[in-house]
Amino acid sequence: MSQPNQKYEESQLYRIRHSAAHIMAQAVLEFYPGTKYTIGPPVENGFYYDFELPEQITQEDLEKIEKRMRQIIAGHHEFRKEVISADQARKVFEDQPYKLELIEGLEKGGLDEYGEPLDVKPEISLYRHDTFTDLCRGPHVENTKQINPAAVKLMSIAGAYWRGDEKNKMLTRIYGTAWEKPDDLKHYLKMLEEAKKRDHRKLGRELEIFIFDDEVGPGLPLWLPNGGILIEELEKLAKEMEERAGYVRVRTPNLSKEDLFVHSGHLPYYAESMYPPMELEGVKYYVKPMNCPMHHKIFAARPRSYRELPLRLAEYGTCYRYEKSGELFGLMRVRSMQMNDAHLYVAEDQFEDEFMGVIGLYHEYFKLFGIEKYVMRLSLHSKAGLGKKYVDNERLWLKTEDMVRHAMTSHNVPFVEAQDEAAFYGPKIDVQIWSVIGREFSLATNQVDFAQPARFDLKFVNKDGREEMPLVIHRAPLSTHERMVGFLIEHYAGAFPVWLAPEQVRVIPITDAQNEYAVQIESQLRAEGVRAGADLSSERMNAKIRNAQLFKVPYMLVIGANEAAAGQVSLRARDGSQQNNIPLGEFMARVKDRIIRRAADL
RNA sequence: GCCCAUGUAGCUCAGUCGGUAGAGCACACCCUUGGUAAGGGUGUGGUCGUGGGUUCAAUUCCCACCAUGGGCUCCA
Repeated sequence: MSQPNQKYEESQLYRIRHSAAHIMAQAVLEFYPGTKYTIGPPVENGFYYDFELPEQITQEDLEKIEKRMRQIIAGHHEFRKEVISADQARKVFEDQPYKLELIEGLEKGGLDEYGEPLDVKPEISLYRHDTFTDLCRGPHVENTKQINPAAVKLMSIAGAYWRGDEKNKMLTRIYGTAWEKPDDLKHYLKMLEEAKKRDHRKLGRELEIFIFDDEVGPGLPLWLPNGGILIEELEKLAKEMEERAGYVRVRTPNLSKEDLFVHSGHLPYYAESMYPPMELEGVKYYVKPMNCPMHHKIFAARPRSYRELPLRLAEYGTCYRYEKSGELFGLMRVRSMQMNDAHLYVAEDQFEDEFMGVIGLYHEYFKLFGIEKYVMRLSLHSKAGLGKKYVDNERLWLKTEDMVRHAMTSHNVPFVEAQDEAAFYGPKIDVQIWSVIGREFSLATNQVDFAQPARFDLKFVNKDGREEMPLVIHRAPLSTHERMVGFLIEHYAGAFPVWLAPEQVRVIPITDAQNEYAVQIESQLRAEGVRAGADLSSERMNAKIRNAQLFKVPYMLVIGANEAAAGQVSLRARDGSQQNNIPLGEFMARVKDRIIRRAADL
């Protein structure tokens, strides 16, 4: 959703939204004199503007701001651009410290309004309309009459750090949305409504997949039986795929002595997101935030030969990370997580094959799940972060980043690059996806690690009998169970394919007289490994169907006197399709086929 | 962690301008035995997020905390 789209920046819609942001800023300044204004760009579905306000505002205040915006729009004001010198700009914005800071950045050349480096030193320009003047490079509409006032709406108030840095002051951000036509706005609001219906937090409760409990703690999900089934099916899938790809499975404890994380180098980079240590008999123990150091220990357990490489150690390891309270988000961001983890120990000349093998695994999974909307992102280090966020070895950073870039390019896998997104030990390919409410997450990840092998003194004996250091690939194609299930709930809107569905078949007797037959069918299905249940409640058949439908059970077997007498079933699928009087064996074959093939169709 | 908002039954919500609360669904029981998305009745269920304060009296007002939601920051 926030995928780069060059056309958007050139579109009329972009101009409308950018201009709406200016108009909103004008209205806010009128209502709240003394407001310091900062920046207000268009974003994917609208725009925002960040202010430092002299007083707090609430959701209700948005109405009057919105009303005033419509008046301003109705004034048919022209947007006028003016190119000026830095000194002139400083004069215009003498009361506006944030603008002065921006002018500083522009003048030095180098920094745009987000503090991002620019290639060329930009000209300094103003855009004026009505009484409002902003430091701005445009573009805008020519006249406010090009904005349809009925297609503009203010959405929400939020906090945002100045320049996105949590050390800076928290500003007030107002989000709005704007469209070319009122119908587009209506459509967008409708989409938001629809998205809410497939929110995994809502469906997770309705479909009895998981809950959170205050006494257990935030970010610590409890998996209900239906969630347990989803997890086990995913795990089964992962094991099959990994076995085929030559992985071996290991198991490691949930906690270890502090020494391990000192050794791995995690503590200085990671301590903040780790649960605090527990101390026993003078020794500190941590619950593990990741599995890699333990896997490294397994690699180092005895001398290794090049003949063993690549060595692929896999584990669904449960990790605990103390994510900051505001970062928690349903299942997508939790504090206890089961990672689809593996570490591949490879010689340098095996790197590309292995790295791309993992990417291949991604593609296989995504095809199976029908996941099409994602972006692969090459996450790079930043020079400024060396020694702080990132291991201080620029040479190896550049080298490994190049290796990944080369591997991806030569295999024609599309990707984007992003600065300052790497792991502390190396660059990675992250697969970015979006939750239904539009929040971006990394689903899968495929990481290079040049730092930990050195710290753990990992080595293998090469062909020439000399010791060599392996590279490590950290990978999690199925993410964590938590995030993956959260994502899949939304992806399928809760209507899981048969192989994943917690309840695959529900038998619905029409009257009590068929209860016995229903139970008999249920147990036959179960005997064949099909997850079936019989609804023996005293509801009417219609209500039983409704309940099964609400639970998104793929198959309903409706049986009345006729079916019982003939030893047959009537099938109603989740999609409403119906097939009457079929032999149970025929239905059984169909279900088992879908399960074995992990088919998407019913 | 930061900004803002919210917190009433398992769920979705109403309500009390301070006198300890109500609906629908769910659940239990009874009646109903019905052909592809809700049959009817009765009933159970809440120290109104938690802890303080003000008050004769607090679910309601004030404060703190906790949790959740929308963002920011961060991330599998």
